[in-house]
Amino acid sequence: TMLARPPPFFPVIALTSHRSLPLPVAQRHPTLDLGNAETILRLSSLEHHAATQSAKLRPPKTGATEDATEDDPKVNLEAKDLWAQFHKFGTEMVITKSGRRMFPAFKARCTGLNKMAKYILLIDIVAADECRYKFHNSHWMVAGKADPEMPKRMYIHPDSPASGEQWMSKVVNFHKLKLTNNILDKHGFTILNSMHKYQVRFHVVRANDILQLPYCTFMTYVFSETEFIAVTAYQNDKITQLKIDNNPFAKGFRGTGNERREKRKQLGINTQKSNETRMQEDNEISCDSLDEAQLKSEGNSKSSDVCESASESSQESKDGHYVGQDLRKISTATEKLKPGPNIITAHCKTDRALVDSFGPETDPDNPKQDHVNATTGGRTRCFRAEESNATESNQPLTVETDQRAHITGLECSNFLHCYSCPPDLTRYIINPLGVAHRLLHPAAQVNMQGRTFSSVAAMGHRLAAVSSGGVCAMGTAGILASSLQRVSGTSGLPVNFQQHAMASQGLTVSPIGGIFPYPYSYLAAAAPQSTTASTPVRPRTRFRPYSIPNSVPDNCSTPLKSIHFKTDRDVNCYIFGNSPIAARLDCRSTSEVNINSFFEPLYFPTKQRV
Amino acid sequence: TMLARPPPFFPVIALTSHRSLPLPVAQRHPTLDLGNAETILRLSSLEHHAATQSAKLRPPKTGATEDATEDDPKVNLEAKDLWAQFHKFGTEMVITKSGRRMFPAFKARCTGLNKMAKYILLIDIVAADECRYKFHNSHWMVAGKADPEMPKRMYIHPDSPASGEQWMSKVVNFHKLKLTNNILDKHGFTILNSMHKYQVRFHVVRANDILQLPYCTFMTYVFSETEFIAVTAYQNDKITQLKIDNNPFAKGFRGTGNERREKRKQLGINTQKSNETRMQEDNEISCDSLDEAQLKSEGNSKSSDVCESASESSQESKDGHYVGQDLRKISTATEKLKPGPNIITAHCKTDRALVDSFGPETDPDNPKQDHVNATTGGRTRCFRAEESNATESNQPLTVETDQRAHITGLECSNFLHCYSCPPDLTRYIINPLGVAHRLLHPAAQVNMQGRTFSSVAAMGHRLAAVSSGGVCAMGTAGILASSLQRVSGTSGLPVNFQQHAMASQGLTVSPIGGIFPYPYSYLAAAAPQSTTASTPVRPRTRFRPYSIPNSVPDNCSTPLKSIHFKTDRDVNCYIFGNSPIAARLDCRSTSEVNINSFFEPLYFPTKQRV
DNA sequence: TTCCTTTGCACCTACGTGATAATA
DNA sequence: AGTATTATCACGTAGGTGCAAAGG
Repeated sequence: TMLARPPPFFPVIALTSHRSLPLPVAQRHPTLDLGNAETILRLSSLEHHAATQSAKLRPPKTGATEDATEDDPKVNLEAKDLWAQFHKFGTEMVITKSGRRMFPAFKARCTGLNKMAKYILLIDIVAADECRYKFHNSHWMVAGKADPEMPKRMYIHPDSPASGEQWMSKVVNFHKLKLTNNILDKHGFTILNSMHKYQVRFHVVRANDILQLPYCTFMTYVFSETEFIAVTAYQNDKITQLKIDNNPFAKGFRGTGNERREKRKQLGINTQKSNETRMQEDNEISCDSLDEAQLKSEGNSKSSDVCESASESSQESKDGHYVGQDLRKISTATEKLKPGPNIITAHCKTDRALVDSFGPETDPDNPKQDHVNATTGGRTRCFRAEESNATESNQPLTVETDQRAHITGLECSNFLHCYSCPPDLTRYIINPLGVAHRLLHPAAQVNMQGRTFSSVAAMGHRLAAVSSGGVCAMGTAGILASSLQRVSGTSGLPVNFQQHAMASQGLTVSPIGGIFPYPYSYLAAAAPQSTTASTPVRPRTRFRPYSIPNSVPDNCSTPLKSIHFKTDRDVNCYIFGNSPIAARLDCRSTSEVNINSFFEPLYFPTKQRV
Repeated sequence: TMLARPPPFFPVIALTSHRSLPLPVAQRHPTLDLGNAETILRLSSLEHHAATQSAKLRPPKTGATEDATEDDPKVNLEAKDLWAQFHKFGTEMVITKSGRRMFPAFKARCTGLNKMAKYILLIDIVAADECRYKFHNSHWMVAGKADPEMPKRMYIHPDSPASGEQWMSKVVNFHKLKLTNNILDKHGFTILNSMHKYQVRFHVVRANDILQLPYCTFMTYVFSETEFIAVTAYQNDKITQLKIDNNPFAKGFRGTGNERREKRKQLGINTQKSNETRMQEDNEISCDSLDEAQLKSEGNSKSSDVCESASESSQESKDGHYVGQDLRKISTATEKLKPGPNIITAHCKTDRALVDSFGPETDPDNPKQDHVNATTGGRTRCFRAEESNATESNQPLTVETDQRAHITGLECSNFLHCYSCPPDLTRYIINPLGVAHRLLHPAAQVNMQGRTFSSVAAMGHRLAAVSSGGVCAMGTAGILASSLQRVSGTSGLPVNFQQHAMASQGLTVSPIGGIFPYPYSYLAAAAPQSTTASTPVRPRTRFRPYSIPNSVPDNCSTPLKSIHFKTDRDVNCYIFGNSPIAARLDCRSTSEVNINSFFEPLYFPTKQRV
């Protein structure tokens, strides 16, 4: 049933066309305005013209069987075992006001692309569930309903667009993506809520130009290992140590042995944990040295890290790692939320089982092994969730570890050296059902590092994000236009995005998918939103089991939510291709038109009115 | 006479078409091959298709007078006074094997672009004359004929392509360009000959895609201040001090007062110079502090640095700065070379006059002032050269200093912060004659930092660089094809440019303009070239007044030159637009088809057979 | 010798880390 | 008392400087 189509949450009102080519933009929302109407109209025409013309630029498909015409993208998560080690204890990513990188960084290896065709590769980070978490007694537990969502930003790989040949020639590294909790961020960093769980997603879009992005098919890949909880300070000591041991920038905190850990212990880090850590000290030495040797060598050698980590993880079972049962048990205040399958529920009674769930003893030379896992890491996770109560120590068929992920390891942080990794991994993703979906989140933003996002900005102020490359297309142009106008209208900020446009990572997808730099829609909404919260300055989402937008379908008083609501109805929803992978974009703040994806792993029951 | 057209050195054989749109690429050189012929042909079709289609993508010009349709690019050199300070003493740029940045970095401010149109901005560095230099008795002097040229590389600004609006919103900074003397460089750095004089050029190309580059009109801007001599170690102490005082990365060498200078003097740096420096010591303190205060503040305040530097430069007149007379006098072995007007000849008897020549006491608020200078810095320099013997202390009409260049100064080295500079400078370039030329050098290479060159690479293995956007178009497709084949054929290197393609700065324009990564044509030629030189390993161009390729028109025995010769005949030569600015690309190693530009400042008498 | 190039170095900038203390 | 956020810090990586000594 998890594989079945979800309830029809898609805005049927938006389905007006099945054309494979988009309608003229100006025709679809003729009154789009972010300033000068005529300018916008001309731009829209240009956009459409560019998009249609760009479509023609695709190389003609020859009947020959040359690999040049291959176009069956497969993606393999790089450093998957490293990710798994973090995930085992519940990955935490620090978010700061000034922006913090993810570690591990998301890296992917692509195959099956059309060598000649151009692709845009991007990632985004979406909420993994509807919960707020807290770290209590060395365990993560649900602590209420999720806070209102931040404006979603997509991070376009700075090399985009590039040919399939280019992408396949190296590991695609997204290490420059930065996370922040600053809702006023102007750098284009990805804005997340602290103490919330997120999932990284990877998208492959065949497009010659960012211009085409809204018209193109998204192929979305999700790896459950890249799930994490955003924190402002590390909670789980194990995560801290993994970061220290593996992140080159944290080398300064690596003690040669126990010194540093001693130091941490002397300070009595977390409640009753010190007992456990104390009684493991001799083990931890090997754990450290093992971690260091094993993970540092990830970049250039194959190590049997899975088995080793299995042998050393016996002491970690109660040491603050993800336990789904705990989450469900302890979340007394939010039982109705049903975090469900999207929470890590591998119920590792034995650590061996837990480690196994990430793929022990797989044949590292069999490129087919990774397919299912890579295909739908989420799907895998879903299976895990369902089976967690039944066969806890079972080894899911869908999970395995890529033992060759260490080909490009941590040493590859400098992109200048990244091309040294040969694309010898042909593992890829199987798309079992053959349907893919794309939802453009109402407040989604497209981010691109300074490297190439200028080509994004070059297309003009906005990008009409409408119509379909497949089944669905949007309609009700009038509503769209008005909602956009509302966004730009409420913005008290000057629309002089030139100043920001060349900055680090930042273009924005407007509520209807238009692209303009930086979250003006959100910025406009941010201050009024605080009227709902207590402080008028900035809504610091404190740990307070969620009281603001509980049930009310349309009482979303914050302009942010209001805007979201307005556009949720009209968000362009694409059903394209023949893949069951649906890009899930969280619309949790929209009570009525809850556009959940039906990408199984990320799918969870529709939010219930609490 | 300097303004008159130069002799018809252009390869008339190449002029076969006056079409404004290029011929189909496959039609023009149907046998282009760097591997699979069919692949190339398909690519070529695609290229042509893309180029023609891209042309359609240009926004329709409306009759309205909105600035959105403006398309009259004007360029202003940023930090011009800083450049002038260096130039006054003869700018030196260190080149190393591992690559060295230019300091000052080339920065430009653009106006008059079409906001909506996309532009590619790039710079290249071309030989300023045909001489080899030496630093003797604290003076630069000609020391023979120039060594064979290195493969030319163009450095495309990593933000390319971007909209005019984007470009105009900030100072375009090329600080990441790196210079090297390593002819085997694989990073895409610009390869220069040590002890040779070079000139930075800035090109504005309206193009939606790098694909279009070969078909597009180049608008070239030259600023005489950016002329420099490449060195492996600094020769002129004054330059060293200027670098130390102004380059943040050299802060470690800034003494608080005289300490460091004392140190340098104690070591007895250069011959009879110590006398002068000793007798200027108290002045130099103010010079230092003045330089530091004045140049460091360049990024955020307006200072009357020109006047100040004038008052402090009186002691420098004999201290190793550029004196054209010296050059002509001392260059005994190469009198026939006639370095002529392209050598800095401002004969500053009084430093006041010299400084004035870079624009003293101009109205910083008059945006029109900079026009002539910016237009043709070279032209300006040409004037200076002609007048140098007559009215040495005259203030040329064409020279002035942009006193607002300090709006973005050295603090702006991080591009993340560069958008803070408002585009308030509307100074621009006047193009007095109205003709522009573009020559694709046979060994020219297009370089692009890792940031976006992937979009270059994405277009495939090669880019047909043929045909015209204006007057001239190339012909003799058969010859072209054969010459290219020869290039790729002689290359013993595997054509696996995927590995390099995503690296730092590097795509190559093949001898006929095809783009492929890294100078395989040159690499192929490098080893055989050494057969002419004495060492079989690497042709270290030693200081030895030039004996290798003197007169012989076709005895260019080195494969490098051979290849150059082959392709010089067939190089696509564009005469486009209506500007007298010709892109001069040095073809000094080609004795017969000497394709000199007739951009006056850079134009110098045809090489005479010595 | 003289001139030029190369190499390793100390010293910077720039910025990515977790620790820490202060604060809420 | 427990939890969460923030600014500052020391300590790393990464890389851009000129210097000085060595080499050709």
